[in-house]
Amino acid sequence: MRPAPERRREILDTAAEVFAAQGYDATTVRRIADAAGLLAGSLYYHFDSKESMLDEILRAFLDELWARYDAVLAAVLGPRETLEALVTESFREIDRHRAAVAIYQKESRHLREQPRFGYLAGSQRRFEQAWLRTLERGVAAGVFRTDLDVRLTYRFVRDTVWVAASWYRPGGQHSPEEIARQYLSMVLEGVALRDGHRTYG
Amino acid sequence: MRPAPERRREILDTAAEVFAAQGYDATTVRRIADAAGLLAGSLYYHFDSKESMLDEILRAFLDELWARYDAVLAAVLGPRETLEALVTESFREIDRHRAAVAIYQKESRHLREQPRFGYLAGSQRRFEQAWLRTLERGVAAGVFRTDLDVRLTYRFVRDTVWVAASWYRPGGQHSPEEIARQYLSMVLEGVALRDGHRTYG
Amino acid sequence: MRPAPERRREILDTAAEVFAAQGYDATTVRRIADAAGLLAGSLYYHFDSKESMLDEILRAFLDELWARYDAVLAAVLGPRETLEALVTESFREIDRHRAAVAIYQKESRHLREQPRFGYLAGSQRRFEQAWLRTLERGVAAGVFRTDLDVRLTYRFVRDTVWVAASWYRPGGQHSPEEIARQYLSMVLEGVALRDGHRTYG
Amino acid sequence: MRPAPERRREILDTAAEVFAAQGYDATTVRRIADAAGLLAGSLYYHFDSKESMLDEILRAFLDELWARYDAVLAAVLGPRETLEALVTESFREIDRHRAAVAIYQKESRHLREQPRFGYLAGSQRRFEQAWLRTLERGVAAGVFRTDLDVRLTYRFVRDTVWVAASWYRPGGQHSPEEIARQYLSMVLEGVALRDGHRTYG
DNA sequence: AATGAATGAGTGTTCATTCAT
DNA sequence: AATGAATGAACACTCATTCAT
Repeated sequence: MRPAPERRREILDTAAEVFAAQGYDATTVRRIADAAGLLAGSLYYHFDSKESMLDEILRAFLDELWARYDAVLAAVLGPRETLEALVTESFREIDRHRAAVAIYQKESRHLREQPRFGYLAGSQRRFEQAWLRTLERGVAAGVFRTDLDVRLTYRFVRDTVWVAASWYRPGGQHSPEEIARQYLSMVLEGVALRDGHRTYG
Repeated sequence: MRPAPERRREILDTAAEVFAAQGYDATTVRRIADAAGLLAGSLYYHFDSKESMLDEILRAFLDELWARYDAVLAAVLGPRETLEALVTESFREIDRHRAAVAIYQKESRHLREQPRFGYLAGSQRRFEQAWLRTLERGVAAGVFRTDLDVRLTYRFVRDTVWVAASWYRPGGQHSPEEIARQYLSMVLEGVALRDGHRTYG
Repeated sequence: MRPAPERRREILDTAAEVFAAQGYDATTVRRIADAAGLLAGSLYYHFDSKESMLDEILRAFLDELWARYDAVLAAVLGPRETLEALVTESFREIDRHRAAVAIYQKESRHLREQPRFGYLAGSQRRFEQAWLRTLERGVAAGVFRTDLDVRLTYRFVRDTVWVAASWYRPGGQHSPEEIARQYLSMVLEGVALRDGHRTYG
Repeated sequence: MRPAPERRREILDTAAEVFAAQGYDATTVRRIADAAGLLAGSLYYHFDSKESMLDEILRAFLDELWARYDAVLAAVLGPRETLEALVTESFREIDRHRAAVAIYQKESRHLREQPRFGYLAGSQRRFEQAWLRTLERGVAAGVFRTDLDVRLTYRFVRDTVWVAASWYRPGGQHSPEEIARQYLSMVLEGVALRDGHRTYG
C-alpha cells in the first residue's frame, strides 16, 4: 500500500508528452493510459482527474523555472548579464521539460481564466516584471537602445524563447546553451552585418 | 434581403474568434452558434462540419498570405529588403486576420498530419524555402552575418512573427507597420547599444 | 391557386420509388425532394408530412387492390378459379404499383401497430379471410389436398406473391400474367414430375 | 464472475430482436440499450458502432447457414433430396436465428451496396448457384418438370423460405421440420388434388 | 409553388470518471 | 495496483418541419 512515486512520475511524463503532441483537450485519458501501459480507469488510482495531471505538470515546471530565475535575479548582475542568464535558463528549462513548456505555451492563455489555474496569471505577471525591469535597467544604464518600445521587445523575446519548445528536440544538434548563445547574439547584436561587427560569445 | 453569402462570412468570422480564443478542440459547435446568434443545428445549413469551418478559415488565410508573399518574392529585391517586406506583410496579415493566424499558430502542427490538412505542410515548406533563401542570399551578399546558424535564425524569426497573433489587438496602440519596424530593428540591429549605432527606419 | 394534382402524383411516385429502394426510415425528405426536383421545404406545400406521403401511397395501393379482389370474390367462381384469379390480380398489382407493394411488404408489419396505420391490420384480416375461405372451399370440394395445413399454405402463398415485388421489374422478360401462370402451376401441380403430369395453362 | 463474452452475446441477441421488430434504421441505439439493461453509451464498451452490431449478427447467421449448406452440398445427393435438405436446413436456421434471418430478409437488398456489407452479395450469388444447379440437375434427371422457368422457380422458393422468418415463432405449433415437410409437399406435389395423388413424407 | 434560412428534438458516439472485484 | 464494466453528460451532426418572402 505504498504509493510508488516512480509510477506516478512515469505516467505524468507520458501524459505531458501526449498533451504536448496533441493538445490538452484533444488528448483522451485513454490515450495516456495506452501510452503508459495500463487501462484508463487505472489512472484514477494515481490521479484525481485529467485536469489534475495537467495541473501537476504545469506546477512542477513553474516551480523549477522560478527556482532558477530567482537565483539569477538574486545575484545582482548587470542588465545585459541578467538578460543573458534568463534566456539561458529558459532554454535549459526547455531542454529539461520540453513537453511541459510546450503545454504551457499552447494552453496557458485560456487556462489562466479558470480559478484553478489562476497561478498561471500570477506567474506571468512576475515573469513580465522581471523582464521589463531588466530591459529598463539596461536602457537606463545605456546598455540597451533607447528607441525601442520596451513592452514590444519584451513580448518578442518572451515568445521566441518559449515557442522554441515546439521545435526543440533534446539530444539534437544544438545544446541549449548553444541555442541560447545564438539567440542572444541575434537579439543583442542583430543579424545585419556592419563595420566593426563584434562576434558574440 | 437576398445577399446571403454575408451570413456565411459572419459565422466564419465568429467561429475563427472562438477557435482562436479557446482552441479548436475545446470549442463546441454550440458555442459558435451562440456567438453567431443561431442554433447549433443551423450551422449545418451553411457548413458541412466543424472541421470544414476550420478548413475554410485556414485556406482563406493562406491564400491571402501567399498572394502577398508571392508579390514580394516576384519583385526582385535585395535580401534585406525582402526580409523587411516579408515581415511587414506578415504583421499586416495578423492585423487583417488575427484569429486565423492564431489558429494557424496553435493548431497547424498537429493538423498537418491529417490528410485533409496536408496543404498546411506544403505551405510551411514553401514558407521555409522563401525565408531560408532570403537569409542565405543575405549571407552570401555580405548583408547578414556569417556566424549565425541560418536554420535557427529562420525559426526564431518565423515564430516571433506568428506568435504575435496571440497578443496583437487590431486597432490598438501600434499599427502593424510600426510593430514590423520595431521588430525588424531589433532583429537586424540588435538591442545592444554600440558606438555609431544606426537607428532603423 | 389551383392545387395541380399532377405535381402531387409525380412527387408521390418519386417518394414511393425512394421508400421502396431505401426503406421508409432510411429515406430522408431531402432525398425525395432532390429526386423530384425541388427543395425539401417545398414538399410541405403539397403534403402535411413524410408520414402522410407514406399513408397516401399505401391507401392508394390497397384501394385499388381491393377493388380488384372484390370483383373476383363477387363473381362466384370455383375455389381453384378464385385462387387463380386472386394470384393473377396480385401480380398485376405488382406490375402497376411495384414500389407501393414493396413498401407494404417491408413496412406494414411494424406500421400496423401505429393507430394511423391501423387500417393495414384490417386489410390484412380481410385478405387472410378471403384466402383461407378459398382454400377451405377447395378442400371441402375435393379440389385441393386435405393433408396440408391450410394456414401454413396461406402464408406460403401470400408471402411468395407479395415478396415478388422486391425483384419484379415492370417491362421485363415476363408479363405479370406469365409470372402468375408459372407460379400457379408450381403451387397447384408441384415441381416434381410424375406419370401423367398435366402441364398447366 | 469473469466470463464476460456472454454479455456480448446477450446484447447482440437483444439487438437482433429489436432490429428484426422495428427495422435497422428505425432502431435507436438507446432502444437496444434499454432492452439490454444498460445505458446507450455503455454499448460502445462492447461494440464499435451500431453498424458493427448488425454486421456481427449477419455474419454469424451466414457463417452458420453456410456450414450447414456446405455439408448438404458435399454429400452427393439426388436433386430432389438436395432440395429437401436445403429447405429443411433453411427452416432450421430460421428456428435457431429467427431475428437474424428476418433482418437479412428485410435489409440485405440495400445493405449489400455498402462496401462493408459486400459479402452479402457474395453470399447471395453462391446461394443462387446452389439452388439453380440443384433445380437444373433435377430437370436434366427427369425428376423436376421441364416446362417451368428455373429462375422464376428459384425466386419463388427462395423468397417463401426466408420470408417465413417474419411470422415464424420458435416453440410454436409446428417444428421447423414439420414446416419444411409441408412446404416441400406443396412445392413438389402441388396443392391440387388429382387421381393417384401421392401423399408426401 | 417554391425558396432559403432556421428550428428543435433526437441520433450515434465519445469520454472523463466511478467502482466492485 | 490494476481491471472490466458501466455511467451520464456532452458532443457533432441529422432531419422533419416551419415560415417569411
